[in-house]
Amino acid sequence: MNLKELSQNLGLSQTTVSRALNGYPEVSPATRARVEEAARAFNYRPSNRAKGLATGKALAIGHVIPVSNKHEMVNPVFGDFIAGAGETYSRHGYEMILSIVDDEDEEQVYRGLKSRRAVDGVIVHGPRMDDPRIGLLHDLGLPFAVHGRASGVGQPYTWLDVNNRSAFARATAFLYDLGHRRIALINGLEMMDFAHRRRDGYAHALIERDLPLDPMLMRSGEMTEDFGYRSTAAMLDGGGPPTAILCSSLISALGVRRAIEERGLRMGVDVSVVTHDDVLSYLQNGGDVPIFTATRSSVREAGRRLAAMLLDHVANPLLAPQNQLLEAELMVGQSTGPAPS
Amino acid sequence: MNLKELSQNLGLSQTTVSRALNGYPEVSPATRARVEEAARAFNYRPSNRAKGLATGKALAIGHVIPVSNKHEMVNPVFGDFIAGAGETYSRHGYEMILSIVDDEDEEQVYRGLKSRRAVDGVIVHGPRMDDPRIGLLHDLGLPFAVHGRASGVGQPYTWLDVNNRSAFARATAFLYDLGHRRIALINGLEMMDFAHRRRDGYAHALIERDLPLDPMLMRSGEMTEDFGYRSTAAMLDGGGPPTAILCSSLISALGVRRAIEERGLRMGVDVSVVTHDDVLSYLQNGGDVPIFTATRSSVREAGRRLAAMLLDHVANPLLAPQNQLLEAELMVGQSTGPAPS
DNA sequence: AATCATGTTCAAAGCGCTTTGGATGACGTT
DNA sequence: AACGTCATCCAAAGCGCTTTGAACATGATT
Repeated sequence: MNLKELSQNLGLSQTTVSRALNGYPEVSPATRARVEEAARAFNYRPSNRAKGLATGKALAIGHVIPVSNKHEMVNPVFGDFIAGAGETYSRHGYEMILSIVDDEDEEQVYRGLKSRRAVDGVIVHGPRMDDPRIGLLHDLGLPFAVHGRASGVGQPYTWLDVNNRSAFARATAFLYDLGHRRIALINGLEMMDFAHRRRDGYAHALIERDLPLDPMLMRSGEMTEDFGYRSTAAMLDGGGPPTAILCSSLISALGVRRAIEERGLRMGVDVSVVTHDDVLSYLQNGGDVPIFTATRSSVREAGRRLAAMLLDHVANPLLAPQNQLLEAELMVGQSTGPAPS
Repeated sequence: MNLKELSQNLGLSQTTVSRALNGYPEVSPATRARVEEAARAFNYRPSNRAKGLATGKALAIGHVIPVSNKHEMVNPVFGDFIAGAGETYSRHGYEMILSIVDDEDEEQVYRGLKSRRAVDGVIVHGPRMDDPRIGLLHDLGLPFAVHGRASGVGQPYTWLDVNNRSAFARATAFLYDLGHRRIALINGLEMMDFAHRRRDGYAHALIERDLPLDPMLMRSGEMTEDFGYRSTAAMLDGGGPPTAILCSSLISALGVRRAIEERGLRMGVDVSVVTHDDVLSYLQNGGDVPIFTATRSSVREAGRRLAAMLLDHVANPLLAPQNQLLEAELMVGQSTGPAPS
């Protein structure tokens, strides 16, 4: 069923039917009701494609997911973020189109999306330090919104980020207040902006308290379970082991706990652990009392919000760039306690 | 830059330029070269939208992700599967469009995709027993391919699945051969088809060996870390604890290990564990010697293949339904050993 | 009675592409 | 010289929508 058939069925012109359906005022209430009724009856849905051609809008938002051909890592956060964003899109009648892209082709993909007019805007995932994509999208004139920020990029742009710096500074202070003096950081890849900021918050909190930065206590890598395990094992087995560990991901924290318990130590007693928790749906941090003390911020909620911000921009291109900085909650769980004496 | 502008630039008709670019024979080699050169120079890309309108093809595949409004769970496997499928799509010039959908609206979404002609086909995720979606898509005449199977659906359809039954039967036999007689199953939700089949393989292997099915040793739930932990803890603390555990997901297996080690037992010595491993990129099963003995099958590879199968069908609608049954590898790691005497 | 505003509807153009059904020459055949 | 045959190329229609500009009643105003 298309517009033409529908309008013939109704004995009306396509113009009128189109207007009736799209809420234009110059249609009598009676006609509008009749049209809407018929549309429902015939299960008519306008073709997005044709609509897009006619209006110049794509009614779609692009998500470009870079997948490095080296480590083939798909960010575990991705599924939940997408789910959040998707909720917003379907509420607004937008489609989400996903491009999985080899790192190196990323620029070509953005150019392609633009020149094919495939999307009205894009979400930028996983910004790195000085991320070149932001400049590129700016130049292309393709509306975009960034999940995170890119330190080193001068021009303003729309982003939503967790206050990673403050979260990790607070977590560090929290551990300090419990008496911990050797606090380790198990961080993500520090070329990633979020990891950089977390380290920054951690380092500042230490310095503010006249504690030294011990390179032996700072690790950075891809946040797998195994990485958490190895890092912790190495630090606990080495000289001057930490009494507390700050960890960048719940998955790695599972490895951290494993290394701790494997050594006959108790988490929350012998070694305290604070982790960041993205509130992934398949990785809940315990029940009533969380297992891990955590800086907590839902990535799904982030998806919902950032998508809404981008849609705002698409609807109103003149809007100045918007920013949202979410404060992570510091949730106290069972993994922290006073420093052993 | 659009077709019209490009052809004016070249002093050719749109027809000729279009044909040159799409590899039709009735264009002289010289002209074709000239056109291709210009297209490259101007960075011309045809609008997918317009192309779709003209040809009736959407050049897009839909993935409808049901997100239950109750538990809000996003399948952790999803990211990797999508990544695999995406690789296939971009190689073939297709777009992937994602709909995140509340369980109950799913039918409406499929109808919408069809009547708006938004996609040429869809991938069905997470089939359940007697899944109604298969009948629906059949009736709609929308090409589709299923990741997994749906027991109880009579008509043939295109699917790709891991041989879950055989994998879990083999794993059970493997444990039996190591001397284990009390083998537990920590399974996914058994309304999901894959979980049903795994249980089936497990049960058959036990029965074949004259072992009883002990309901106390069979758990089913959403495969979180916590679920693995609780289930294992309960079984180990109860009467007649298992000496071996078969687990449906690597994430839950982490919880299984935690419960084991928390009790001062050693995995692979006191309690053996075999888990299914989807080879998720952020959850590697150890290094040289895998941590867990596992039935292993890459969900990313599954994505790549199933996408290709669907594209085949879209290209050739007369094709009979295709099926692929992948055998999981049984990888021996450090989590299994002879039953304690 | 002529004019005007108002409310409602429509025909047709246009969005960027593909494709049908010719045109146009160049060339060899009869 | 007239005729097919090819190899190339093109004008125009059509895909399903939106939107412009105009037409047509209707009733109120002069």
